[in-house]
Amino acid sequence: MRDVESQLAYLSRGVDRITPEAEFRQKLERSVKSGTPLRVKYGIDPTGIDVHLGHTVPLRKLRQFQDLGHKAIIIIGNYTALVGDPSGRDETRARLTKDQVEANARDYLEQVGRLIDLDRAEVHRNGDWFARFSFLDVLELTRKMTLGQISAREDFAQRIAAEKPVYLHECLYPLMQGWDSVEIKADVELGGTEQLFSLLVARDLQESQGQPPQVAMTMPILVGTDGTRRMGKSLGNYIGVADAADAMFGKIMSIPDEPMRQYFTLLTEIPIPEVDRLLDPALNPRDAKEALGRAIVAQYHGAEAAETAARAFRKRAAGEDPDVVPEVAVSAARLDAAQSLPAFLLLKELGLEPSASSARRLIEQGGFNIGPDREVVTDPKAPITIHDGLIVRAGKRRIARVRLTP
RNA sequence: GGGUGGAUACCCAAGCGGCCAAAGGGGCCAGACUGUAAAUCUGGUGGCUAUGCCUUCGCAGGUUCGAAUCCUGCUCCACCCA
Repeated sequence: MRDVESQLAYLSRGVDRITPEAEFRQKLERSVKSGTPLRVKYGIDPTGIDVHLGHTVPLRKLRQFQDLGHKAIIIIGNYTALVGDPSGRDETRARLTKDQVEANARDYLEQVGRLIDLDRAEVHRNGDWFARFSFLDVLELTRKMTLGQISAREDFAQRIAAEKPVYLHECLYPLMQGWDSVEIKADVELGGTEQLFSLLVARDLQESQGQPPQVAMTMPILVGTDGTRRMGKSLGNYIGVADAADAMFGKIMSIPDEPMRQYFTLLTEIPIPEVDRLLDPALNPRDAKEALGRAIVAQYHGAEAAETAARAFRKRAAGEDPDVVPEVAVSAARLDAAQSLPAFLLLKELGLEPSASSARRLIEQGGFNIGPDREVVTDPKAPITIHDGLIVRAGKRRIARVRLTP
């Protein structure tokens, strides 16, 4: 096991704060001296299915702990998911069944397995202990916190000020999460900066149970592809770890220039001096973004796939067709006597546009061209003579090759 | 239990009898430009083989020549008071 200083240096990258910092050092010292790995906890609720790069920030940190020989402990919040979180506002979230939750959990683990060595990790479902909780146990738990403490929490305070609802069960979340730490005797818990409150609640609960309190290690919230709001599924600005290499690379290239440093720091191992060099204002930011894309895609799809994705992207940026153009079957019966089809119908037929109306719009705006010479047609009703192998482009990214069938 | 406010297109949000397929913003799409699917600028953004027709403003009825706008009932949501 590496010495304390070296571990501290390795683990501090991309960390917002460690609370309390002195205790963390002590824990590391004790761990090194006794040869006992730290128990490092990270929890997730299996309500959705897409693990995205935002989730990977703490997960990568967990992996780093693992690489240093510490124990990674993943908590699957299956019990909270089973109860159903109604804070989803407009749509009352369909109450998940046990089977769904379990399926989600397995799905989660499969995705998490891309980052964490699950063979060396402990995985717990918090239903294992919460399902046994009696109402009295719940009451006992709620005695540990006051309304004042809860409402002092910034996000709650904001919502109260904005006259937005705060549900009671939401108040229990930090307590439940904290109790997880008691059950697994956590030394360190990882989370985003917004988790700090919950991570600290665990300390009180642990102490009340005669355990040494855990240390909270928080990391910045990753911004999404829009460059402003946090990465999230509901905001539609996320990059999933299960995304195909091309899509992942493309999404990374679509982020604004500003958050690049954050992405480099939180999502890659590229040394900071090297990052500084890449982000030199004198250089083309595109090249930095490309390096970023390659580094991230390589983590999930391998270096070769990353290189291929980067090449394909460059090709597209240069206005060239991709190597592989998807073929779409068109029935010859759809054509008129002159073997042609009005342009807008062709687009719809090929599935490049969802409706005739939107196809007309695209064509009128000059986003439609065909054949090797990229002949632009701007009249939606213009008859297009169809032949097998005809290449049709809609905008800069959508393309199809006609496959005539009888 | 009582009171108040609200439900509008993917999201936020105007409109309060005809000029409303419905302002504005976001998102998204297209075009231009470009050192990038960044930034910036311009246009578009319900459907329909379409200069017109159909459907849409929580749901169901009603008033009216005409309703997103008025009336009645219902459903749902939030906040305040208890």
